[in-house]
Amino acid sequence: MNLSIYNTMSREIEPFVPLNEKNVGMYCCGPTVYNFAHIGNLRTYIFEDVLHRILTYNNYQLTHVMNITDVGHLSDDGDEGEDKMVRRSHESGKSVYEIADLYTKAFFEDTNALNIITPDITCKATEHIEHMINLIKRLEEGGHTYISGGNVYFSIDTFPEYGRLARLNLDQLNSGARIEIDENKKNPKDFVLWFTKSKFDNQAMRWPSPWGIGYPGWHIECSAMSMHYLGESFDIHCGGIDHVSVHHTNEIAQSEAATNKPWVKYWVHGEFLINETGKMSKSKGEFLTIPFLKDKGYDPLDYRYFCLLGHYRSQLVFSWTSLDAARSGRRNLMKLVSALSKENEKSVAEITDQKSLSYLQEFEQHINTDLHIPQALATLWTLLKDENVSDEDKRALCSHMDTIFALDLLKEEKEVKIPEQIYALLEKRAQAKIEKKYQEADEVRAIIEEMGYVIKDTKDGPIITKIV
RNA sequence: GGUGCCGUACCCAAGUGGUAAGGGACAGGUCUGCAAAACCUCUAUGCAUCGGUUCGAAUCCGAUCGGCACCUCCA
Repeated sequence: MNLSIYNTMSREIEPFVPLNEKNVGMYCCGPTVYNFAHIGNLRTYIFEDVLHRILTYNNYQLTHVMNITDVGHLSDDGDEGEDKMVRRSHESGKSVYEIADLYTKAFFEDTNALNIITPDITCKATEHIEHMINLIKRLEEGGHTYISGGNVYFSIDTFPEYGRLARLNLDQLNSGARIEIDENKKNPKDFVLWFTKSKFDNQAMRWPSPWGIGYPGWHIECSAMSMHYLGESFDIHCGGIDHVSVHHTNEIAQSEAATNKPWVKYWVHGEFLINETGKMSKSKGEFLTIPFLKDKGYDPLDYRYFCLLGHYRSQLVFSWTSLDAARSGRRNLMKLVSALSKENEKSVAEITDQKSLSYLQEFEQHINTDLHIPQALATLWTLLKDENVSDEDKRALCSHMDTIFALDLLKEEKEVKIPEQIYALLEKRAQAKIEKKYQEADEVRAIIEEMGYVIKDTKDGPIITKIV
């Protein structure tokens, strides 16, 4: 089975052919840790996790690298605007390093809760300043830079390929329409490699460099770190769709101008989670987080399931109604799986039944064709409802498919301890029912429900469960 | 102003030339003192609108309307 994936560079679904046989390098743009990640941010990491799992599924030896941007970003490319990390630091009274640690930790708590596999290498920008400086030196030697107003700029006119990924039409771009043009730039699309001047006198993060004490521009960190860990050419670079036209475009310019060779083979971008008013954004202030969802009674995996229901290249519309639908759907899925007989454990390799094998093939075809996870999930549902497939085959297939979905399909539900008090009330209701005092029985049931438990009457007597 | 994506049932959402996946919700049924739960069954002659190509169109082409994103830090 061959893997194919959509490449933003060609705008086509291409067969996946790695640069080096079985060893695959993948770099994913990570979080800027100046605030909590919202569920829109996390959608992208879920998609990257699925890609990670599919590559591993196909027996590739994957090296997955993700950066942690713990250097502050200015709110624009000029030497204007506010540094987000610094602002956060002022607001909270913590140091910028404390801020970064706090939100880095929170980020990984979120991704762990979502069953996202931690990348093989996670690297902090602040620990790779030297690599960035070396890369800027190479660019300088190649004549791709100039110094203006104290900052080092990349000159896009020295890189004829500039804008190919985003198919930018440089003549028609309306630079400066929304922000003021940096007067130091020769070309409005030039960008900063190294800042030496800052309007923040108390800028905590500063490093010495050949151009003076300062800090790196935003784009250089990804180029420097990805090449440090994956080499000067590697297979896959992922990120959110918003990065296509600026961040990734600039990364390509820097990297290829420095090395004079092709940098990344496959560009893979995840679309946004949106709501009625458009995209969720940190700068708008109000946004949803995983801890918030948990407080509202959702399992983080409800959100993961919700994301898997849509294709990664389509915008996904968030609403509480659709999250509820995902939660119900996931619970029903878990019920179907847990109802399967647990006798005769077997692995997929031991499956011989043609019908079962056809489900396996269908599943593989879906996941290997540009991550068609929604169809793969439909295959799972159809399989579970198919009366012609044995329970042991179903369990084996579920376990196998869950290496991609990561929904903890076979995880047993935790036993919830029911307080003695509730059992006493249950007894009271049973007695009332025997005496046909139904009004009293209903009243007791209402009390039990108020205490957070729900009664299900079955042929074998009442079952009590905790309301989630 | 430039660029890209999208519009499928009550909701979410697959499907890119061969006659509309899947989930949720709703409704009906079985069960029940009632309810909940469980189980079973059902739900788009039609895919924004109009026109065209074709034996055949949700799928291709054109126009119109509507939505979203990017060209600012953003996943």
